[in-house]
Order: sequence, then C-alpha cells, then structure tokens
Amino acid sequence: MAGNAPTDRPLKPELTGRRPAPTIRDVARVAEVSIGTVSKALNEHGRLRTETRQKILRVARELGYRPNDMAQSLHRAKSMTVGILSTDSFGRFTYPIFQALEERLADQGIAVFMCNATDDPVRERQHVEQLLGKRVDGIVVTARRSDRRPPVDVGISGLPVIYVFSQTDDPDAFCLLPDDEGGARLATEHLIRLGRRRIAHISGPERFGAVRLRRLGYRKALEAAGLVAADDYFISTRWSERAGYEAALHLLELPLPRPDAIFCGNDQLARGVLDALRERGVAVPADIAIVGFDNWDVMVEATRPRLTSVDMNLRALGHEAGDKLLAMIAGQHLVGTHHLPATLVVRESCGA
Amino acid sequence: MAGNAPTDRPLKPELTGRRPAPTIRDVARVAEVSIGTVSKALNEHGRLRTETRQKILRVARELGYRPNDMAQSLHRAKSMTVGILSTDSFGRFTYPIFQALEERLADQGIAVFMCNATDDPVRERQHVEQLLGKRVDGIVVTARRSDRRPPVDVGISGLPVIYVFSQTDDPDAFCLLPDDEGGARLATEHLIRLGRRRIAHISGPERFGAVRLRRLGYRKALEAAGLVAADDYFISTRWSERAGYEAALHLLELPLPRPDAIFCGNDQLARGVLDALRERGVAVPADIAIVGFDNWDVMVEATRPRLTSVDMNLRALGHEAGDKLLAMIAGQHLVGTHHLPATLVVRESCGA
DNA sequence: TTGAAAGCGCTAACAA
DNA sequence: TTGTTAGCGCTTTCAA
Repeated sequence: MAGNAPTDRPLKPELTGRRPAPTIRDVARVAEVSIGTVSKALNEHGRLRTETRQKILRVARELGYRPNDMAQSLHRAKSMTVGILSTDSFGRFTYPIFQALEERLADQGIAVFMCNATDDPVRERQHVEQLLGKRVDGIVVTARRSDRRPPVDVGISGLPVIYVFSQTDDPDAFCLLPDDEGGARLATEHLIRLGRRRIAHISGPERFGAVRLRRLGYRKALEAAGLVAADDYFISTRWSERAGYEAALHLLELPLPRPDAIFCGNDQLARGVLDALRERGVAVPADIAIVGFDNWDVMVEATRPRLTSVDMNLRALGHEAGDKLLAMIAGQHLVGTHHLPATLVVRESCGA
Repeated sequence: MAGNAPTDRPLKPELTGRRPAPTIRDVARVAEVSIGTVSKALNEHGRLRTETRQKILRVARELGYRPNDMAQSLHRAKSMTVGILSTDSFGRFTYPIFQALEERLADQGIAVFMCNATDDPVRERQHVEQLLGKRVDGIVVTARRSDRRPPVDVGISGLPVIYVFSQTDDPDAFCLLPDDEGGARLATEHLIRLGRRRIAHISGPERFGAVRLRRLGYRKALEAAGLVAADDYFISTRWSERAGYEAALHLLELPLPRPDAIFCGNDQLARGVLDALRERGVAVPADIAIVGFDNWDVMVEATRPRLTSVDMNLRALGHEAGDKLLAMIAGQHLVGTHHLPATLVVRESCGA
C-alpha cells in the first residue's frame, strides 16, 4: 500500500487520450487511507482528524476525482434522472417548457433525458423502455396537443408520470395544461371592456382541444356581457397566416354587420388577419381591434400595430411541472387535470 | 432456495404505489436457477437447455424484469449516455439539431441528457460537472452563435467533446458548422444567374461570425461574376423584421441606382423588406428579387410571394454531429472546423 | 449445462 | 479516528 505515485494504476493515456476516471480507491491509495475514510471525508460524515480530511480532499482534487453517479445511484436506488418524452416535432411550445423544467430539476441535482418520438409509437415505446432501464425517477410527457394521447405504460413500476401540455385518458394521470378557456375569456373580456360589441373569433381546426376550449372561453365572456356569439362570427380553419388572411377577407364580405374586433386562436392567424385588413384599408385598432394567442415574440413584435396576445406562460408551466414531479418523486400522489392561468399582454392592436 | 412465490422479496406495494424493479436475482429465485444462468439466458450467450432458457424468459417477462442500465454501465465502464449543453435560449436553431442528434444516438441505444445554461457560466460549469459525474460518454455543445465560446473543460478525462453550431478557440476542438459562406454564395449566384446585377445585402450585427461569413460569400459571388459589391449596398442591422423594413426603405432612398435584388441575412429581415417594398409599390420579384436565409417555414410560407431562402440543413447537421460523436466515442480523434453544405430553396420571391 | 464468485465504484454499518 | 466489509444489480470467468 506504500505511497504510490498518483500515476500508479490508471492514468496511462490510452491511444485515444481517454483515461478512466479516478475512483475512490485511487484516492484512498494515494492518500494512504482506507476507502471508508475517503468516503467519510468526501461526504462530510463522521468525525475525522482535520489533517486526514485535508489530505484526502487535496489528493482528490489533484487526481480530479469525481464520484461516479451511477455507482451512487445503484446504491441509493435513486438515479437522480428523469426523462422527457416529447412528440412535438417543432418545439415552439415545448422548448420553453423543457427549459423551465430542466432548470427546476437541475437545481435539485436531477438530470433530464430528452426523448423525441414524433408520431412514432414504436419509437416512443423504445424510449420508455430505455428510460425504465435507466431507472429514471420520473417521466414527463409533452405532446403536440391535437388530442388526448394514450397513457404511457410504465408497467408495474409505479413510476411517477406527469403530462404537461398534453392530456391522456387515464383518470389516474396527472396533467398540467395552460388555461385555454381562461385565456380566451381574458382576451374577450378585454375587448368588451374596450367597448367592442361585435367580436369575431378565428381559430384552428376543431379537433384541437385548445380550439374548443378557447371558443368556450370566448363564448362565456360574450354571454356574461349579454352579447351573442353569432355563428358566422366563428371561423375554424388551419393554423396559418394564410388561413387568417383568408378568414378575415371572408368576414369582411359577410352580409352581417362588420365585426369591430377579432380574437384569433393564435398569433399567426392574427397576423394574417392584420395583413388582410391593411390591404382592405381597415384601420386597426380603430375600426377593428385584434387580439392573438400565444404571445409569440417573433409575431407580436413584428406586426404593425404590435399585437395584443394571450400568453400561456409556458415557462411557468415548466416550473410547475418540475415542482409537481419532484413532489411525486418524493412520494406524493397527484391526479387530475390542472390548468395554469394565462395572461393577456396588451399592445397596440386592441386599442387599449 | 425452494420455489418461492414471485412476491417473495420486493413486490409489496409501498405507500406510494411504487415498487422496486425486479432484479436478476428475483428472476433467478423464481425460476429456480442461478444468477449466472439467468444472465446467460437473457444475453443469449453460452449454451443452455432450451427448457431452462424458456423458463427463465417466461419468468422474466412475468416479473416485468428489465436489466438495470446503471449496473450494466458500471460494469462496462460505458454509460451509453451523452450530454447536450446548450446556451441557445430560444431553440429555433438548436432544437432541430437536438432532434436529429438524439434520433441518431437513440438508434445506437445512447440516451441524451439535455442541459441548458443560457448565458450563465456557473450553471454551465455545474452541468459539466454533473455530466462528468454521470460518466457520459461524450458531450455536445451548441450555442447561440454570436461568437466563439470558451472551450468546455472536461479535465483530464479526455472525454469527446463536439461543438455543433458553435465554435471555440481550442485548436484541438472539433466544430461542426453550417456553411454560411457557401449558402450566401448559392443565394447570390442564383440571383446573378437570373440576371440581377445590383444586388444588395441586408444582414445582422457584424459581431456574428455568420454575418461576416455570409457577407463574404455574397462578395465572392459578385466578384466571380465581375460585379462590384457597392458599400452602400450592404447594411448591417438588428435581426428583426422591423430592421429589415427600415433597411429596405433606406435602400430605396439611396441616390444610387435602385438595387434589383436584395439578399437578406435571415428570413425575418427578408420579411420586413418585403413589407416595405409592398408598401412602396415595388413589385417582387419583377422590380426587386428577394432571397432570405434560414428557410424558416413560418416565415417563408407566409410571405407573398413566398420566400426563396437558404436552408442550413440543421437536421443534417444534427445527424452528422451524432455520427461524428459516435466515431469519437469509438476512439477516433477528430479536430478542426467543418462546414456542412447549405441548400437554396427556390420559391417565388426571386423570380426563378 | 449450470453454479459460484469476483469485481465494477460507492455507501454505510460495524469493528477495531 | 480509521479500517473492514457487505451489499447495490449486473457480467463474466472459472469450476463443477
């Protein structure tokens, strides 16, 4: 055991220049103490002679020792990792959620596996299997939200699963969503408060739950104000600027009284609408006020006038997801669907 | 050791409903064979009596056994994981790279840790430490590309690091970038081929390497065609639609002959330019042809006419990054900066 | 064809 | 105050 040089066992550079990470054993050998003692020193556990502790810490530093998480995890039966399973190919919505979630978990020393499985159940299954093999402490599921998705099957593991920005049928599942209905209500109420009475609504395909909920919020706000939501004032179309453009032209040609406001199901639609109105010489917000949904910076700042829009607070959603997942990992049992409040960000397009 | 029921050791549901994953030991116990035999059966190694193998596989399935990757990794000194370190807060560029990379690595059974460290060196350091602790087999670094970033310090580990869509000063580093210069050249050459002679260039802030390289490509193409790049024809501004709008107006007011084409450093600028031109009654592409950069679907499809744009092929970049990282993990030693070809996607805005 | 046991790197309980 | 050792779950060599 005598005082071996640090380069004793492992540190011979291989062909690749890669070298095995030093182990606690290496530290013990160099510091001329037992493994248990090193462990004690590093984890600041029992009592040790200051001198010994110092020496161990010094050696550890010199050797570049860093405990092997896998070995630790094996021992603790806690991997300190979670998996994020996503089926959103684009990432515009899920990326902010990712970020916020990762931020929250990283604070607790938990690392995040990113798994993409765009529209491919087989791939998703492989990912889940892999995550189970890695003994993740929890799984987060996000999705493009056209519809409820089938639940993720984690077998008998009882592993915590949380659905964010996505929903599933399993009544025991825990789902976290933005408040589409509330957001739509906020937008509509704001327009009403500004004196608008003939408020139209252009939105995406009705198979999206979000579309149905936003329409619901829009309707409720109108009804609460004693206004009617004329059927012709609602248009369901694609989620694109061009669709918004066309829908706006259509609205202008209706025999109905012309709307004095249009609440759009997303910012792209709103932008198309603005485009059409400008082309037709309709003043925004003077003649028609516009409100969008998503508060997507690229869109809302580029329109003229800048676009008032509903913000789903995706980062808050991600943080909340992180907190809840941590709670579940800690043993709490959460179920049901929860909605996080949206916010209205007022700019010039609504004439506030 | 006699035939114990499957529920012998672990499977009592805890308070949380979580139960420890069955181990190979559990399988062995239930199947009434030794651990080594189970291992052989599962890994299809040595020769076993078919009967025994069948039984083991059946028991494993019934118990929901799945090998613990951490234990395997510990043994093999290969974690089968890599980390992605990103400082791109927005994700528009890095997300497609992520996806493609993850796809490639997942095919090899390698899982990806996602680490975000937007503009925070401390956080980045923590992430690197964590990844080292997890004994990842490699690290991928992506960044918002305003400038070269300091190299990631992986200590003496000799761990493979690859910089994608980002660059560092370390001459031993391996960097993978889109070919900004080549992309710009493609765009400019295309305009020249269409007969344009007075080609302006509006781009982002010059501190971006991409801006300098794209300008270089633009210039080289002009020079190769015997044209001059008038200094007034180059405008460096912010990366926004509004900036593009203003720059276009500025160009129109120059005492110079009016340009007959504008190559823009990104699609947002191009969109602002289109906006300005439409407002001024300048026909696109008849009077002025426009080409953008990024080929960002949301932009290129929404403009009228639709926008011709340079595609950096980010997914290809991600795939290539995955392949190269795998090669490095396998022991190959790669250095230097490599550029992946960009493509010109022709639409109506250039009058092809 | 199967079993036993060492070892991967670490922690923690127990001995000295 | 320090050392020894039994595991954590798995693979692999060597024995039986």
